[in-house]
Amino acid sequence: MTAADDMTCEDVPWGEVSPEAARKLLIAAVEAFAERGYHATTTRDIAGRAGMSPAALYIHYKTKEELLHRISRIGHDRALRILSVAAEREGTPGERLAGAVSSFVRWHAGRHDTARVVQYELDALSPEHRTEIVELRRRSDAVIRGILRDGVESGDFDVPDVPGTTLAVLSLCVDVARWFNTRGHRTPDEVGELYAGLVLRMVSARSSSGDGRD
Amino acid sequence: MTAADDMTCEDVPWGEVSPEAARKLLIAAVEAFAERGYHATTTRDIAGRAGMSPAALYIHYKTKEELLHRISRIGHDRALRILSVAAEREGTPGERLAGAVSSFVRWHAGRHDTARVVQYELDALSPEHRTEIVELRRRSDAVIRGILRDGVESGDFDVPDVPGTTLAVLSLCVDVARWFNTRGHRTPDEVGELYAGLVLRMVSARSSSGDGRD
DNA sequence: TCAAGCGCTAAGCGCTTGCTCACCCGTGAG
DNA sequence: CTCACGGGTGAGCAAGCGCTTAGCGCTTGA
Repeated sequence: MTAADDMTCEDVPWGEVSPEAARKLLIAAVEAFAERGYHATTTRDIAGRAGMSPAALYIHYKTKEELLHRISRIGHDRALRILSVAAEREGTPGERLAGAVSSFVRWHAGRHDTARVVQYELDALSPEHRTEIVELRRRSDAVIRGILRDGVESGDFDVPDVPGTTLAVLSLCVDVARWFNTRGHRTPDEVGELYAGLVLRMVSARSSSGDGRD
Repeated sequence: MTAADDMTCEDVPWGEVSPEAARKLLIAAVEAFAERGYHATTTRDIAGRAGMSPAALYIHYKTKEELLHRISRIGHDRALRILSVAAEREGTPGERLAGAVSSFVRWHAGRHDTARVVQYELDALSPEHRTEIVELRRRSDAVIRGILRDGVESGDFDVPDVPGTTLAVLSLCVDVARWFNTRGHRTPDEVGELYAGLVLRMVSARSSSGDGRD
């Protein structure tokens, strides 16, 4: 095992995908899926983008769907980890929520091609793979819901409908992957900051007095 | 012209599509596109759902893409009208924004199959059709942005980044079409009310004092 | 009564799709 | 040098795709 083999994760975008040809194919697939969608993408297109023949794909992946599954799995793991790390930091619920939202959004904007595939091509997965991925989503949901609950308990937040608001917050963040960079002159950091501010206002208790009934 | 011919629009969901067979096919297409996506749907599937042979589709529509365009056009017109009507009602900016968001969301939830096709299958359209539809979206954007501007001017709202917040509000509303009814026990009205409340909190100025510079 | 015309179908065309298979070539151990 | 072997290619298969066409039966106006 060389030093290069060891430095595979976290640093390089798709470092966890180990034969270089397999990684090139996967990156090409992310590009193509993000651009055209899973069903509109052909295996020839993917192989072509990777500079290989159509048959090369099947040396490293059993089917086209397996490629999508690998992308989806790795992407969801990454998104969930980003959310969890931010949520587990020390601080007030407000600080934790702002951190979670800004970093989650930053990822969805900065890696919007990956995020688009991960978030919007779920239905193209086989039933077994789909349920596996849905479980990861449920955990993302639990992270946000946890912060909201903490904030309500501490009195920092005023959230009448915690599950519904959780859904809205996640939906808001995820949808960044759809529109980002189609228009924009904004950086991922700017969008992250903007969204963190908006979400905080959505849930924060009015600072002055306020007994909750009006 | 009979009375039945006259009562074609607004009341019945797809009343503006006039030969009954064409309407049946279009409704079948909405179902199929919403369920599987445009590219994963076959013309045989659409015709089958409508109880007709595959060839019947081509009597009423020149191509499969024309079907998508018709759905997209009618759907966007409807969504834009709902937004505009709500925005032009009398009232404070807050009331107008709440009305616009709640009715827009109610439509996206209640007709989530149509909305999903309309909002998420844009890329499957031909370039010309796509630009036509994008123009309609720009108008939706202008409606929301207008209300926000009014609210900022009147002092009801405190929105540092009006274009960014407009984008966020629309994104939030539109994404309802993606998740609604996959889980939920919520009614469209409930989601509309919830979202109107969340959006109002996102943009409202803190009531006590505040001279606007900080 | 009957021919015209319209809505619809059965059959199928040409093409593309996901995927396979026989073979090739550079590398490294014996 | 030889030869096995893993990563790669060119050609192509079966199936399914969007779409077309010849023709059928029902309605309709003269």
